Amino acid sequence: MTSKRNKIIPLQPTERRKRGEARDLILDVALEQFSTLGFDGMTTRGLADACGVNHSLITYHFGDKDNLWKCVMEALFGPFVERLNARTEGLGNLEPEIAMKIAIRDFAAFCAERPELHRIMTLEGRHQTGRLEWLVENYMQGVFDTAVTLIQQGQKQGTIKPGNPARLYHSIVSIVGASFAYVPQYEMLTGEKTDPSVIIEEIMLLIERIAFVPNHEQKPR
Amino acid sequence: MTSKRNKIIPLQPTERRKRGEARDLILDVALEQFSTLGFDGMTTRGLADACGVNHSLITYHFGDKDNLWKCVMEALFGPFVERLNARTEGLGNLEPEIAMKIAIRDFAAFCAERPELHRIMTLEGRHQTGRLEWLVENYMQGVFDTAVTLIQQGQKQGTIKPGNPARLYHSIVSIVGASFAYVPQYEMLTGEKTDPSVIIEEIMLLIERIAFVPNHEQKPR
DNA sequence: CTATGACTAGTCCAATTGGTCAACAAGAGT
DNA sequence: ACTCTTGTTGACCAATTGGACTAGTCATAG
Repeated sequence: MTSKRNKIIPLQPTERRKRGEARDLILDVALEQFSTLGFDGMTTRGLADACGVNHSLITYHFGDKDNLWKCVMEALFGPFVERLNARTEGLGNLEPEIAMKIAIRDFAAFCAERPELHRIMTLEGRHQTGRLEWLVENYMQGVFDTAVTLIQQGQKQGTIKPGNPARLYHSIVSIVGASFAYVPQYEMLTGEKTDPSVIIEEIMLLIERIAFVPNHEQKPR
Repeated sequence: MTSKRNKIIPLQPTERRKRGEARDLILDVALEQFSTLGFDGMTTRGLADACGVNHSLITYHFGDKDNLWKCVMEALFGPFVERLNARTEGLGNLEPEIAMKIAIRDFAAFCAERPELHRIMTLEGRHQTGRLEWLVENYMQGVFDTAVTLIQQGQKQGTIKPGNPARLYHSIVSIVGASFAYVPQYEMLTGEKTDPSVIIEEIMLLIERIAFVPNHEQKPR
């Protein structure tokens, strides 16, 4: 058995924590641990240790483990979905092609910042538990719907390549998500560190080639 | 806590298993469980139950859990790396462009058959344990090296688009791996089932756009 | 016919798990 | 000063964990 306890103790025992600071810390570390260890692999005690906190505090703040998971997902997806919605609403009268590119770049930046997202989606992707369903219902469905609408509009205008919009969405999400998931392996293989911004630019280039019609090929409108 | 015991019992107690069949069954189910539950989330007892096998049999065949993991990875990556090596050796005098496409299609077919591969790579991708290192050393490095060589040759001939070969490799692996990882989510979002062969063709199309120079743009040689 | 290897059944153990509970600390409102 | 709420702790529990162990069954290769 691998040691499940993390030795990192972010705060000295003597240090005094601000009010409510522990709760946020727990959410943060829990995300990291859920995404690397899986739901069952993450233990509330290991989490408490990593936070330098008594393990009962987790029960106090979040009740049981399932609820902790939901709270973590809320803290992860919530702000992103909100930001994305604000974007697409604010961009309502932009060309769908431009709106898509901005949204994709947003999404890529978010994945760079939180590679846990892709790991969680991959991890929960085959579970018989209802956790993936919960995620899809609460966070993915809305994003998917607006994205498909945008893609259809772009296709009608001839700026986005033809094909099943849902499958195009699927491809884009896959590419963006996975690009960051394989970074550790890439660095291990090449011995090089990669800057997130480089990866984002690379992703945008790939998606440009995949999904968008080059300017010179677009019919004049 | 989620129930870790799987109720699936593949063989009736009265049915007689063939000699050595149990070992293979354990390897198979262990792969599934490692990839969905993570290393710590998978329990040897849950595995034994899912196989309809006494839990001592796992110790008997594989010793401890770490060794079981290595055996599972060997059963997963071994045949694939062998097949790929046989391919690229047998294809030695083919154009690098053609060889690459065949190898990528092989890889995609393999990922379709074994979506666990991508899940394992994602899962182990951030672990401080040496498991990813072990995988990279034993299986990924060789594939990476031959792929990079192929890409460089193709770039020299003008059939593969320019750019850092290692990063191009990284993009291809990401796209192929993730395309299958997001299938459950896709099916949940759209309510449609997708045939693996459709996804493979789609992947080949995407990679065609990303990595290869279209025939009509190639300089005559 | 027998020896061996694959397998079942079961016990035992120390360690770890998720979760409960009573108690304590410290600041906010009064 | 006093209390009330919120944050936090240590002790405790039943269940589960990985693993070691013994005793025995059974098919089949030699």
